[in-house]
Amino acid sequence: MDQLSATFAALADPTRRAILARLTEGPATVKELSEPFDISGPAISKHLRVLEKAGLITRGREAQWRPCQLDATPLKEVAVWAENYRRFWDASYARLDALLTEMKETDK
Amino acid sequence: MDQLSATFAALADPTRRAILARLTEGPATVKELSEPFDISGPAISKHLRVLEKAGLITRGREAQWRPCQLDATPLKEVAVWAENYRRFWDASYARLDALLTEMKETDK
DNA sequence: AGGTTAGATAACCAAGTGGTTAGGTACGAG
DNA sequence: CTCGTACCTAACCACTTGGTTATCTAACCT
Repeated sequence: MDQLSATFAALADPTRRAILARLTEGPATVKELSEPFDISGPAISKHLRVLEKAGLITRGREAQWRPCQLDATPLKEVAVWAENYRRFWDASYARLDALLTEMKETDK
Repeated sequence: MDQLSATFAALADPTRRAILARLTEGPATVKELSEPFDISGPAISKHLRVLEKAGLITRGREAQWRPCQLDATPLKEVAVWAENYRRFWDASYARLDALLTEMKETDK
């Protein structure tokens, strides 16, 4: 699986997106991350492994804790990818796009 | 499944992203869309249904053809979502963010 | 009417996902 | 040393996914 696919797949789960949102407030332990959810520890562990494989989090070791930290680098790729479609949802960008195309035509 | 999750799930497959890329050049029939890929017609049909349920394409009817058209609206949501994490990958944005936080502090 | 083409549906299969419970490891505290 | 806490792995389950082949409908063209 390529990087971008792994990132999108990781983001497709609301629990994982909520974990990322929580991590924007700073590092957290697995226990802290699992608190808002009504699911078992192993389930959280699996989500964290998916996020780690996608490069969205990094994990350290401090005694018996495994603190998780956000790594937003793959999200930049997501933003860049989505931006390529901006002209298809943004009307003003579409007009600019048409203008540039027209200018290129008259150049020839 | 919520809208954003459906969109991310749809984008997690490279074949589906390639289909979207093709549709940026204009509408296409199912046959045309399937040409670049080495998979069966029904497989493409399934991909198109996923894209349709995610609201990323719309489909018309013209005689025996079912032309597909891009609808990038859900991609705007993706871009907006990702932008919320910009400060975690963009160093200059992070500095601006820190500055604003500092100003807010001194305000109190 | 008969044949061809575009496309969808159905049934199936292997692999993956999101969850569980049970049990194991590593560390700190008493 | 023993106990509790934090976390992981393993095994299992139901469901989904991405693919297949076979079969069907709908429209066009002789």
